[in-house]
Amino acid sequence: MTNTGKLRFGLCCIFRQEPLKFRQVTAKTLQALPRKIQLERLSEVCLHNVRTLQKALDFVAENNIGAFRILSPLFPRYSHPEVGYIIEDLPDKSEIVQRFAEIRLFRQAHDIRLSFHPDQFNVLSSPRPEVVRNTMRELEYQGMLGEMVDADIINLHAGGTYGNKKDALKRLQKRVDILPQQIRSRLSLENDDKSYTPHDLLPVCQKLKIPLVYDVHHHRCLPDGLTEEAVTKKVIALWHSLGREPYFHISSPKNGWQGGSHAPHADYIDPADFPACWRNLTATVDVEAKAKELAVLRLKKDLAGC
DNA sequence: GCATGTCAAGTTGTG
DNA sequence: CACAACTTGACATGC
Repeated sequence: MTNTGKLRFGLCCIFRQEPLKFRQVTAKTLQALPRKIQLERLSEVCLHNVRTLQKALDFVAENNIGAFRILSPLFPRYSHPEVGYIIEDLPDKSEIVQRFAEIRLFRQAHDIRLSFHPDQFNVLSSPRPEVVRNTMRELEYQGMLGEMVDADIINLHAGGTYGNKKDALKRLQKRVDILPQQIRSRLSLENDDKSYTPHDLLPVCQKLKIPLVYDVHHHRCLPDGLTEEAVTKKVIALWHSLGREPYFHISSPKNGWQGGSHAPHADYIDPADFPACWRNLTATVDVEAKAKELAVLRLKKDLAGC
Protein backbone atom coordinates (compact mmCIF):
# COMPACT_ATOMS: atom_id res chain seq x y z
CA MET A 1 0.00 0.00 0.00
CA THR A 2 2.64 2.52 1.00
CA ASN A 3 5.40 2.35 -1.53
CA THR A 4 8.67 3.56 -0.16
CA GLY A 5 10.57 3.52 -3.45
CA LYS A 6 9.93 5.58 -6.53
CA LEU A 7 9.12 3.10 -9.21
CA ARG A 8 8.82 4.71 -12.60
CA PHE A 9 7.34 3.20 -15.70
CA GLY A 10 8.56 3.61 -19.24
CA LEU A 11 6.68 3.88 -22.51
CA CYS A 12 8.26 2.21 -25.53
CA CYS A 13 8.61 4.17 -28.75
CA ILE A 14 5.06 4.64 -30.04
CA PHE A 15 1.43 5.20 -29.11
CA ARG A 16 -1.69 3.14 -29.58
CA GLN A 17 -4.38 5.74 -29.04
CA GLU A 18 -2.75 9.16 -28.97
CA PRO A 19 -2.55 10.62 -32.47
CA LEU A 20 1.23 10.73 -32.45
CA LYS A 21 2.83 8.99 -35.41
CA PHE A 22 6.47 8.81 -36.32
CA ARG A 23 7.34 8.64 -39.99
CA GLN A 24 9.68 6.42 -41.92
CA VAL A 25 11.36 6.22 -45.28
CA THR A 26 13.02 3.16 -46.77
CA ALA A 27 16.43 2.92 -48.38
CA LYS A 28 14.83 1.54 -51.48
CA THR A 29 12.64 4.59 -51.93
CA LEU A 30 15.56 6.93 -51.31
CA GLN A 31 17.85 5.14 -53.70
CA ALA A 32 15.51 5.88 -56.59
CA LEU A 33 15.93 9.63 -56.01
CA PRO A 34 18.76 12.09 -56.69
CA ARG A 35 20.76 13.03 -53.58
CA LYS A 36 19.25 16.48 -53.25
CA ILE A 37 15.71 15.10 -53.24
CA GLN A 38 16.76 12.32 -50.86
CA LEU A 39 17.96 14.89 -48.37
CA GLU A 40 14.82 16.99 -48.70
CA ARG A 41 12.69 13.94 -48.06
CA LEU A 42 14.84 12.86 -45.11
CA SER A 43 14.81 16.37 -43.68
CA GLU A 44 11.03 16.47 -43.80
CA VAL A 45 10.74 13.12 -42.03
CA CYS A 46 13.39 13.94 -39.41
CA LEU A 47 11.80 17.27 -38.61
CA HIS A 48 8.39 15.63 -38.30
CA ASN A 49 9.86 13.01 -35.98
CA VAL A 50 11.65 15.51 -33.74
CA ARG A 51 8.45 17.52 -33.39
CA THR A 52 6.57 14.31 -32.64
CA LEU A 53 9.16 13.34 -30.03
CA GLN A 54 8.55 16.66 -28.32
CA LYS A 55 4.80 15.95 -28.24
CA ALA A 56 5.47 12.42 -27.01
CA LEU A 57 7.41 13.81 -24.06
CA ASP A 58 4.62 16.30 -23.36
CA PHE A 59 2.24 13.36 -23.06
CA VAL A 60 4.68 11.42 -20.92
CA ALA A 61 5.13 14.33 -18.52
CA GLU A 62 1.41 15.08 -18.28
CA ASN A 63 0.64 11.49 -17.44
CA ASN A 64 3.40 11.00 -14.91
CA ILE A 65 5.19 8.42 -16.98
CA GLY A 66 8.81 8.43 -15.92
CA ALA A 67 10.65 7.14 -18.95
CA PHE A 68 10.49 6.97 -22.71
CA ARG A 69 12.29 4.68 -25.13
CA ILE A 70 13.14 6.50 -28.33
CA LEU A 71 12.56 4.50 -31.48
CA SER A 72 15.70 3.56 -33.36
CA PRO A 73 14.63 4.99 -36.73
CA LEU A 74 13.90 8.46 -35.32
CA PHE A 75 16.24 9.52 -38.12
CA PRO A 76 15.52 6.86 -40.71
CA ARG A 77 18.48 5.32 -42.56
CA TYR A 78 20.94 7.62 -40.78
CA SER A 79 23.59 4.90 -40.59
CA HIS A 80 22.79 3.31 -43.93
CA PRO A 81 25.97 2.74 -46.01
CA GLU A 82 24.44 4.11 -49.23
CA VAL A 83 21.89 6.73 -48.24
CA GLY A 84 23.22 7.63 -44.78
CA TYR A 85 23.59 11.31 -43.83
CA ILE A 86 24.34 13.71 -41.01
CA ILE A 87 22.17 16.48 -39.59
CA GLU A 88 24.33 19.08 -41.34
CA ASP A 89 23.14 17.65 -44.67
CA LEU A 90 19.49 18.36 -43.94
CA PRO A 91 17.79 21.57 -45.15
CA ASP A 92 15.93 21.84 -41.83
CA LYS A 93 19.05 21.33 -39.73
CA SER A 94 18.70 24.52 -37.69
CA GLU A 95 15.16 23.80 -36.54
CA ILE A 96 16.07 20.18 -35.87
CA VAL A 97 19.03 21.15 -33.69
CA GLN A 98 16.96 23.79 -31.93
CA ARG A 99 14.21 21.31 -31.10
CA PHE A 100 16.70 18.80 -29.79
CA ALA A 101 17.96 21.45 -27.42
CA GLU A 102 14.42 22.04 -26.21
CA ILE A 103 13.80 18.33 -25.76
CA ARG A 104 16.96 18.08 -23.70
CA LEU A 105 15.85 20.86 -21.36
CA PHE A 106 12.37 19.42 -21.12
CA ARG A 107 13.75 16.01 -20.21
CA GLN A 108 15.85 17.51 -17.47
CA ALA A 109 13.09 19.72 -16.11
CA HIS A 110 10.66 16.81 -15.88
CA ASP A 111 13.19 14.12 -14.97
CA ILE A 112 12.18 11.84 -17.81
CA ARG A 113 14.57 8.97 -18.33
CA LEU A 114 15.35 8.44 -22.02
CA SER A 115 16.72 5.28 -23.56
CA PHE A 116 17.56 3.67 -26.86
CA HIS A 117 17.28 0.02 -27.82
CA PRO A 118 19.08 -0.80 -31.08
CA ASP A 119 17.30 -3.79 -32.57
CA GLN A 120 18.41 -7.38 -32.80
CA PHE A 121 20.45 -6.86 -35.93
CA ASN A 122 23.07 -4.96 -34.00
CA VAL A 123 25.48 -7.62 -32.84
CA LEU A 124 28.79 -6.92 -31.18
CA SER A 125 29.56 -10.62 -30.71
CA SER A 126 29.38 -11.52 -34.39
CA PRO A 127 32.40 -13.17 -36.01
CA ARG A 128 31.57 -11.30 -39.22
CA PRO A 129 33.51 -8.02 -39.47
CA GLU A 130 30.92 -6.27 -41.66
CA VAL A 131 28.21 -7.05 -39.12
CA VAL A 132 30.31 -5.47 -36.39
CA ARG A 133 31.09 -2.48 -38.60
CA ASN A 134 27.40 -1.90 -39.29
CA THR A 135 26.65 -2.25 -35.61
CA MET A 136 29.31 0.34 -34.80
CA ARG A 137 27.79 2.76 -37.30
CA GLU A 138 24.36 2.30 -35.76
CA LEU A 139 25.75 2.73 -32.24
CA GLU A 140 27.52 5.92 -33.29
CA TYR A 141 24.20 7.21 -34.57
CA GLN A 142 22.38 6.34 -31.36
CA GLY A 143 25.24 7.74 -29.32
CA MET A 144 24.92 11.00 -31.22
CA LEU A 145 21.19 11.13 -30.52
CA GLY A 146 21.81 10.11 -26.91
CA GLU A 147 24.21 12.99 -26.51
CA MET A 148 21.78 15.48 -28.04
CA VAL A 149 18.74 14.54 -25.96
CA ASP A 150 20.66 13.54 -22.82
CA ALA A 151 19.54 9.89 -22.85
CA ASP A 152 21.33 7.67 -20.38
CA ILE A 153 20.84 4.20 -21.88
CA ILE A 154 21.70 2.46 -25.11
CA ASN A 155 20.55 -1.07 -24.40
CA LEU A 156 21.83 -3.96 -26.46
CA HIS A 157 21.37 -7.72 -26.63
CA ALA A 158 24.45 -9.91 -26.61
CA GLY A 159 23.65 -11.48 -29.98
CA GLY A 160 24.16 -15.03 -31.24
CA THR A 161 26.16 -17.87 -29.73
CA TYR A 162 27.73 -19.28 -32.91
CA GLY A 163 28.03 -22.59 -31.14
CA ASN A 164 30.34 -21.18 -28.47
CA LYS A 165 29.06 -18.68 -25.94
CA LYS A 166 32.41 -18.10 -24.27
CA ASP A 167 34.13 -17.05 -27.47
CA ALA A 168 31.17 -14.95 -28.53
CA LEU A 169 31.21 -13.09 -25.21
CA LYS A 170 34.95 -12.60 -25.51
CA ARG A 171 34.48 -10.93 -28.88
CA LEU A 172 31.72 -8.81 -27.40
CA GLN A 173 33.93 -7.65 -24.54
CA LYS A 174 36.77 -6.74 -26.86
CA ARG A 175 34.45 -4.59 -28.93
CA VAL A 176 32.82 -2.87 -25.98
CA ASP A 177 36.29 -1.98 -24.80
CA ILE A 178 37.02 0.06 -27.91
CA LEU A 179 33.70 1.89 -28.07
CA PRO A 180 33.85 5.69 -27.93
CA GLN A 181 32.93 7.11 -24.52
CA GLN A 182 29.73 8.64 -25.89
CA ILE A 183 28.42 5.13 -26.51
CA ARG A 184 30.13 3.18 -23.78
CA SER A 185 28.94 5.49 -21.03
CA ARG A 186 25.36 4.69 -22.09
CA LEU A 187 25.71 1.04 -23.01
CA SER A 188 23.87 -1.71 -21.18
CA LEU A 189 23.31 -5.39 -21.95
CA GLU A 190 19.97 -7.16 -21.70
CA ASN A 191 19.23 -10.85 -21.17
CA ASP A 192 17.30 -12.34 -24.11
CA ASP A 193 14.89 -15.23 -24.57
CA LYS A 194 17.06 -17.45 -26.74
CA SER A 195 20.73 -17.33 -25.88
CA TYR A 196 21.98 -15.21 -22.98
CA THR A 197 20.63 -15.33 -19.44
CA PRO A 198 21.33 -12.97 -16.55
CA HIS A 199 23.71 -15.64 -15.25
CA ASP A 200 25.68 -15.45 -18.53
CA LEU A 201 25.77 -11.67 -18.68
CA LEU A 202 26.25 -10.51 -15.10
CA PRO A 203 29.98 -11.40 -15.02
CA VAL A 204 30.52 -9.73 -18.39
CA CYS A 205 28.78 -6.58 -17.22
CA GLN A 206 30.73 -6.53 -13.98
CA LYS A 207 33.99 -6.86 -15.82
CA LEU A 208 33.11 -4.13 -18.33
CA LYS A 209 31.52 -1.90 -15.67
CA ILE A 210 28.33 -1.57 -17.66
CA PRO A 211 24.84 -2.25 -16.29
CA LEU A 212 22.43 -5.08 -17.07
CA VAL A 213 18.84 -4.35 -18.02
CA TYR A 214 16.89 -7.21 -16.48
CA ASP A 215 14.02 -8.46 -18.64
CA VAL A 216 12.01 -10.73 -16.37
CA HIS A 217 9.86 -12.06 -19.22
CA HIS A 218 12.95 -13.21 -21.10
CA HIS A 219 14.24 -14.73 -17.91
CA ARG A 220 11.02 -16.74 -17.56
CA CYS A 221 11.38 -17.90 -21.17
CA LEU A 222 15.04 -18.80 -20.72
CA PRO A 223 15.71 -19.61 -17.06
CA ASP A 224 19.20 -20.04 -15.64
CA GLY A 225 18.65 -21.48 -12.20
CA LEU A 226 18.62 -18.08 -10.53
CA THR A 227 15.40 -16.85 -8.96
CA GLU A 228 13.89 -13.54 -9.96
CA GLU A 229 14.65 -12.24 -6.48
CA ALA A 230 18.29 -13.25 -6.77
CA VAL A 231 18.75 -11.65 -10.18
CA THR A 232 16.93 -8.52 -9.06
CA LYS A 233 19.28 -8.20 -6.11
CA LYS A 234 22.42 -8.68 -8.18
CA VAL A 235 21.23 -6.33 -10.91
CA ILE A 236 20.37 -3.61 -8.39
CA ALA A 237 23.79 -3.97 -6.79
CA LEU A 238 25.42 -3.63 -10.21
CA TRP A 239 23.50 -0.46 -11.11
CA HIS A 240 24.17 1.04 -7.69
CA SER A 241 27.88 0.27 -7.95
CA LEU A 242 27.82 2.43 -11.09
CA GLY A 243 25.88 5.15 -9.30
CA ARG A 244 22.78 4.70 -11.42
CA GLU A 245 19.10 3.80 -11.13
CA PRO A 246 18.25 0.17 -11.96
CA TYR A 247 16.40 -0.58 -15.18
CA PHE A 248 14.00 -3.47 -15.86
CA HIS A 249 11.68 -4.67 -18.61
CA ILE A 250 8.28 -6.24 -18.10
CA SER A 251 5.88 -7.88 -20.55
CA SER A 252 3.15 -10.49 -20.58
CA PRO A 253 2.90 -13.25 -23.19
CA LYS A 254 0.05 -12.94 -25.66
CA ASN A 255 -1.36 -16.43 -25.23
CA GLY A 256 -0.50 -17.16 -21.65
CA TRP A 257 2.45 -19.15 -20.38
CA GLN A 258 1.25 -22.55 -21.58
CA GLY A 259 1.87 -21.84 -25.25
CA GLY A 260 5.56 -22.67 -25.38
CA SER A 261 8.67 -20.91 -24.14
CA HIS A 262 8.21 -17.58 -25.86
CA ALA A 263 5.19 -15.76 -27.13
CA PRO A 264 4.50 -12.36 -28.67
CA HIS A 265 3.76 -9.51 -26.31
CA ALA A 266 0.23 -9.10 -25.03
CA ASP A 267 -1.71 -5.85 -25.26
CA TYR A 268 -1.49 -5.27 -21.51
CA ILE A 269 0.56 -6.41 -18.54
CA ASP A 270 -1.08 -8.92 -16.26
CA PRO A 271 -0.32 -7.46 -12.80
CA ALA A 272 0.32 -11.02 -11.63
CA ASP A 273 3.35 -11.06 -13.95
CA PHE A 274 4.86 -8.06 -12.16
CA PRO A 275 7.50 -9.39 -9.76
CA ALA A 276 6.54 -8.78 -6.16
CA CYS A 277 10.16 -7.96 -5.34
CA TRP A 278 10.05 -4.92 -7.64
CA ARG A 279 7.14 -3.30 -5.81
CA ASN A 280 8.95 -0.97 -3.47
CA LEU A 281 12.05 -0.20 -5.45
CA THR A 282 13.46 2.99 -6.84
CA ALA A 283 13.87 1.80 -10.39
CA THR A 284 12.69 2.19 -13.96
CA VAL A 285 10.48 -0.45 -15.59
CA ASP A 286 9.86 -0.30 -19.32
CA VAL A 287 6.42 -1.62 -20.19
CA GLU A 288 6.64 -3.73 -23.33
CA ALA A 289 3.02 -4.12 -24.35
CA LYS A 290 1.19 -3.59 -27.59
CA ALA A 291 -1.38 -1.24 -26.09
CA LYS A 292 1.54 1.11 -25.39
CA GLU A 293 0.54 4.20 -23.38
CA LEU A 294 -2.75 2.55 -22.41
CA ALA A 295 -0.85 -0.39 -20.98
CA VAL A 296 1.49 1.84 -18.99
CA LEU A 297 -1.39 3.78 -17.48
CA ARG A 298 -3.36 0.63 -16.69
CA LEU A 299 -0.38 -1.05 -15.01
CA LYS A 300 0.25 2.02 -12.87
CA LYS A 301 -3.37 1.94 -11.78
CA ASP A 302 -3.43 -1.82 -11.18
CA LEU A 303 -0.34 -1.76 -9.02
CA ALA A 304 -1.49 1.23 -7.04
CA GLY A 305 -4.60 -0.71 -6.09
CA CYS A 306 -2.75 -3.71 -4.68
C1' DG B 1 -9.49 4.38 -50.52
C1' DC B 2 -8.53 -0.03 -49.04
C1' DA B 3 -5.95 -4.38 -49.10
C1' DT B 4 -1.93 -6.75 -49.82
C1' DG B 5 2.91 -7.00 -50.23
C1' DT B 6 7.49 -4.96 -49.01
C1' DC B 7 11.10 -3.29 -46.21
C1' DA B 8 15.03 -3.69 -42.74
C1' DA B 9 18.33 -6.36 -40.22
C1' DG B 10 21.32 -11.10 -38.34
C1' DT B 11 20.92 -15.66 -36.55
C1' DT B 12 19.12 -20.08 -36.30
C1' DG B 13 16.81 -23.98 -37.64
C1' DT B 14 14.81 -26.49 -41.35
C1' DG B 15 14.55 -28.60 -45.79
C1' DC C 1 23.99 -25.34 -48.91
C1' DA C 2 20.11 -22.36 -49.57
C1' DC C 3 16.32 -20.45 -47.71
C1' DA C 4 12.44 -19.42 -44.59
C1' DA C 5 11.17 -17.98 -40.00
C1' DC C 6 11.50 -14.75 -36.57
C1' DT C 7 9.54 -9.58 -35.51
C1' DT C 8 7.00 -5.31 -36.47
C1' DG C 9 4.70 -1.13 -38.04
C1' DA C 10 4.74 1.91 -41.52
C1' DC C 11 5.75 2.49 -46.24
C1' DA C 12 4.74 1.43 -51.06
C1' DT C 13 2.07 -0.46 -54.56
C1' DG C 14 -1.81 -2.18 -57.02
C1' DC C 15 -6.64 -2.79 -57.72
